[in-house]
Amino acid sequence: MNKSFLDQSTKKLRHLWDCRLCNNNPESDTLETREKIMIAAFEEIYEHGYQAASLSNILKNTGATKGALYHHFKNKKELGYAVIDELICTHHIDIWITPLVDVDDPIPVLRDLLLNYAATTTPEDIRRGCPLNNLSQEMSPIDNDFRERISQMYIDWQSAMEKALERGKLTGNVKPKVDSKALSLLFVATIEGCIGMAKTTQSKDTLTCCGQALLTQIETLRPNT
Amino acid sequence: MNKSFLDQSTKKLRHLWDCRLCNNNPESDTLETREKIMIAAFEEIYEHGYQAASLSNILKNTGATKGALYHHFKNKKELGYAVIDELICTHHIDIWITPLVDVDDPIPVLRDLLLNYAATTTPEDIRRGCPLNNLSQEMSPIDNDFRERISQMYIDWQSAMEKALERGKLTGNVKPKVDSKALSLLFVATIEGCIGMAKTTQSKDTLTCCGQALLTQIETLRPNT
DNA sequence: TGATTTGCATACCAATCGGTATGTATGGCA
DNA sequence: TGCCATACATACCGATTGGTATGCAAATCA
Repeated sequence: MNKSFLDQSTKKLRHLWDCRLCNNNPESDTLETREKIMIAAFEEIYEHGYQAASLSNILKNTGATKGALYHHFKNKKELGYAVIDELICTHHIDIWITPLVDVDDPIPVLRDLLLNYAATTTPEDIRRGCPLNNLSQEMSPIDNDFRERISQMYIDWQSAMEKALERGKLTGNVKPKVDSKALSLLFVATIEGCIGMAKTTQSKDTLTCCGQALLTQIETLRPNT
Repeated sequence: MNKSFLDQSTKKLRHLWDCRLCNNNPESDTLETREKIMIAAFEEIYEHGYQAASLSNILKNTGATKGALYHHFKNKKELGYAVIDELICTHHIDIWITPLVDVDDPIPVLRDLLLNYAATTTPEDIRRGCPLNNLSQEMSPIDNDFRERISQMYIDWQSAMEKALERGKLTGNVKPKVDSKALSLLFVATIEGCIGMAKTTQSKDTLTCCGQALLTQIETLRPNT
């Protein structure tokens, strides 16, 4: 079990759960089972990928039964969608996108994002990589429904970074001549690439080494350099 | 069918095949079936990943039978190893590593590598990404035998790039203060990240945009900047 | 209070999975 | 010519896959 990430997921779910409770949502009492299945599904998918994820394993790990699963989800694909939309994407937004919103000096924020990710990443996170990128790399070529969902997430991410760089230019915190669009796209690609390399080598040193090199690149966007 | 990549694979195999023929290798006449299965296996794995790759599909696409498959390969894993070692890695070395060997001015070579990759990459290549990285991301967390094979390939790649940068420093073609090790690691990660982003968005524009941004970064390694 | 919907649980299904056991045609070698 | 290994082909195997049909207690609604 991946401690740090799952804990954050659980926290997220509990937050949703509390919200629905106080909103007197009539489905509140059924959420526990549904969310339990979703978390187990996330774990199974995170570990083995979507295609190799076994519904039987998911049910075994929850104690729920097939009846419960197919009561809450139409089929395996809808379960996958729920995991992406309600767990992976919400978490990814919290970690990578929200901190960039309304930022006028993006360079230290990007720096903090990378350092914070490196600091909070456990060996289990290193081993299993980025849940979003994992699913994207596995499913994009073979299922356009999955791909469009995930692709939109990357568009939002890159867009948030691009806008932050543009605001940085306006406020004089970023060199005026940088190509915000191309660079933000490159940074998103590079971040996922670094996480992927760390996963390949199963080494946090790889992550920190890549991260430091990337930080150096980011520093060159400052106007005084 | 991925034209460009398969054609290159076939070419590679035909080369091996010719070599073994003129070497009077006694197994020559059995290679055709074995290699046919391997190519079909590569296609199936490239499309669906290793775990979801179906031996029945592979056999269906070759016209071979299960008896032939298990005559040439002990099991599915050994077939996967053969695909990695004899097809994916050899191709990856040809494309990405060999051009870096004995290079004293690495920046234009890196530039040519990226431009050539972008130029020769078909939409099918974009859709399916990098075969090596696909397998690495899928298998590294769950199978150490796969991971070690693939990881070694990345070590060789990064090492070749690092040495080229070091030679570039000695010959005055690269800034003396660059961290060759960290930067080469970052470049490898970034290249795979860019290919992955292009796969996610299924857009060659993504690849060229990322590639151009990366080229700009690489240019900053020149001493006169 | 009776009727209906919700939230599961159990049992079962065909299809597919990787793998094996056996049969056999063929070709090189003694 | 006889023998034996090579190179497959065919048939079969148990396990597992995602998915369905039915049953039923509890909650909700009329």
